[in-house]
Amino acid sequence: MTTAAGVERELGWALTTVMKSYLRVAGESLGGVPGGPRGYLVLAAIGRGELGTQVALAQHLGVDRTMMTYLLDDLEEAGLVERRPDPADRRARRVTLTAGGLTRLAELRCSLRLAEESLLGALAEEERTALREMLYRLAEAMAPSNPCELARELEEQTAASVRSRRRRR
Amino acid sequence: MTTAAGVERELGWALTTVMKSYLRVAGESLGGVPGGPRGYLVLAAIGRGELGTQVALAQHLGVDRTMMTYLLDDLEEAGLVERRPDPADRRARRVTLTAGGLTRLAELRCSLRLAEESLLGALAEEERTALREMLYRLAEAMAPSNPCELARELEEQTAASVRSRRRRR
DNA sequence: TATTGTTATACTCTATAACTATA
DNA sequence: TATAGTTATAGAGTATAACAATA
Repeated sequence: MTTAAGVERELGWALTTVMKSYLRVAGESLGGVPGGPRGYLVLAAIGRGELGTQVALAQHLGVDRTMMTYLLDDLEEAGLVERRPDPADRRARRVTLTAGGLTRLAELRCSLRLAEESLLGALAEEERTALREMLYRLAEAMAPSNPCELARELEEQTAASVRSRRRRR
Repeated sequence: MTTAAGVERELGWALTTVMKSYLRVAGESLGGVPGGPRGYLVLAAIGRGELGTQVALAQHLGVDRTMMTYLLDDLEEAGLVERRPDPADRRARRVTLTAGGLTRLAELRCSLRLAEESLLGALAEEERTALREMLYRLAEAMAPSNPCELARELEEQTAASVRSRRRRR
């Protein structure tokens, strides 16, 4: 049995395909910014000024905090961000954009927006807006700041903690 | 400068976040099927009966043909697919579902659809439909069967071929 | 005892190269 | 000469473990 017009109807396939194209197109439009599309997201998050510490940034991107060390090493070496000690908590570091980082972020954002719109070219303009809005809403609902997701994260951490303890015996 | 309500407005972030959640949720709902969400897509593509050979399947999923060997090895070992020589081209193999594979595919599809709808729970029902339709359309436009993408693929292959020749000197 | 950040290590995933058989 | 499929190898990316400093 085949589908009506041979059209693919798998959400997983569509997401994977779009994601792949997005990473390629975004990567090209961002030039050599350290970390590629992910590096850009770090800059953008820092630019929004709400996620000051490295763990917060890591959680926002859904990656391990060790990744953030490497990413920020590269961004700092490129002169785009600065790490300064947090006066309120001497374990933590406040991550901020340099002047150059702010300029670069604006350029990258502009370039990326153009690339994105081109990528979404198969959709009408109002559809692009609707798609973006729905994806934002979905992602917000899935992000670790969401209570439901927080519960899951906690569960995973607990499980990991238990595994860790078992190994240590 | 921060955005109005602190709401994330990055398409890359939204896509990455949704993709991550999708892979987790789909992976769980698919149980231990070889290859996880990707293995399911292989079964589904074979089930549609249009992509008989391994290269065609690989291209459909946007992976290297060597990946398909590994994936099909696992699916075959699990008794879900069969590889038979292609009578028209003795280099190629026709990949088909076994009876068990067909049954399993139906079960997986059902389970996955439920998980997907739950994942899209933040959207209204008509929005889910609209989102799916737009993602399908986008992915179709980006898929390698699309003329524009074929040109790009060809370009990449040519470049790879040139690199390969240079190395051989 | 838990958390932030770092480093070193190990693992997973995927692509590349090289090969055989066929076109 | 090019392609389908396989195998072996190498690389990128990522997570895990362990550590120091601080809470």
